Amino acid sequence: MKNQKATEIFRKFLKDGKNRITPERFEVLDAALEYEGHFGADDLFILMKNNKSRVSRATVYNTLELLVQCDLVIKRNFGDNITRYESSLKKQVHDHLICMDCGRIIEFTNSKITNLPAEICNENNFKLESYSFNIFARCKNIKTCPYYLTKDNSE
Amino acid sequence: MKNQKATEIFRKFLKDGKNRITPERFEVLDAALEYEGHFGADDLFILMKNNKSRVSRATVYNTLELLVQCDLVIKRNFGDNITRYESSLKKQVHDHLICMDCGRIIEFTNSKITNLPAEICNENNFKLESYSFNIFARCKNIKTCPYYLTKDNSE
DNA sequence: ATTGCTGCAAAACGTTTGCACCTAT
DNA sequence: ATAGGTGCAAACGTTTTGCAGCAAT
Repeated sequence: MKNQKATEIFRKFLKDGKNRITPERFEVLDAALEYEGHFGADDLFILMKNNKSRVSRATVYNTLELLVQCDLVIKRNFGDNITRYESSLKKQVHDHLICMDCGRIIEFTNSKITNLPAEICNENNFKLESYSFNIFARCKNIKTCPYYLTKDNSE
Repeated sequence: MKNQKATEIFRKFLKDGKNRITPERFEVLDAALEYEGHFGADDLFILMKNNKSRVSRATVYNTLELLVQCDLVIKRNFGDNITRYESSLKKQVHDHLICMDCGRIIEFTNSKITNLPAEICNENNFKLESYSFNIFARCKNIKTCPYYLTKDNSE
C-alpha cells in the first residue's frame, strides 16, 4: 500500500537535491510509512528483510536520513541511545511520555508547549529547527500496567 | 578540590544502598563535579586517565550511574546517541538549546515549562521521574557564531 | 559515460559484561 | 570470611564506512 502523495514529495526532494531516484529508496519510504509507532533503523531493516526485501542495512540507514530531511519521517530519541523514527503523516504534532516501568510510549499534545520552542529561539536569537520534549515517568497503578509483569522489576 | 557536601551525600547514598565505599568512586565524583559543562562517560574516563588516575572505564560508567541515582549528576541526551552528564550542583534547573551549526549548548530557563511535566503526568495518571526539553536551532547571524567556521559547513 | 547508489562485510563507536583478583565490611 | 568492586579486555548493539559492481542520469 503506497502513499502517492509521500512518494511524490520524496521524488521531488531527491530530484531537487540531485539525489538519484532508486527503487530501494521508495521501498524504504513505503516500509517506514507503514510501520506502526516508533522504530529504530535496524527494526525497519529486519522487518523489510523478513518481508523478502533485498535492500541493505546501509541503504535503510541512509534513506531514513533523507526522509528526515524532507520531513516525511521524524527522528526521535528517548534517551536509550537508539535513534528512533516515526512517520510524520497521519498524526498531528505531539510529544512523548515514556514509562520507565513498562517501556510504553504515550503520545500527548499540550497547547502550552506549542509556541514555546519558537519563543525561546527568538529570545536567544536562534532560528528554530526542531525540538524534543520527553517526559520520563512511571505507571501510578502498577496493576493496570500491561507490560509491568513481563520485565524483571525486582529492583 | 573536593566538594565536602557532595562527598557526604554520596557516602550516605552508598551506605544506605549497601554499596561499598571505595576511593575510586570518590575519584569519579570529584572529576564529574569539576568538569565544566556536559560530558560523556568516555570523556570523563579519558580526562581522568590523562590526569594519571588508574580508575577503569567500567568503574567510571558504573559510578556515573550511581551519581545519577543520588541526584548529584544529571543525565542528558542531546539526540546524538551519546549519554551526557553534568553536575547537578551550582546550577539551577534548566533546559537546553542545541545549535545545529556550531554545536554550542545554551542553557535556558523558562517559567512556563516548570510545572508542565508534573501537570501532564497527572493528566495521564503517571508519576513524574524526569523530563528533557531540547530545542534544536541555528545561529541566526552566522557572523557572530564563534564556532561556525571551524566546521565543514559546505552543505 | 559518468557519477552516485547499492550490497556486503568489516570497522567504528559508545557502552556493557565476564572474569580473576582485590578490598571494604 | 565474604560479598561486592575493580581493572582489563573482549563482547555487545547500533551505526558508519570502504569498496567493487551496478544503475540512473
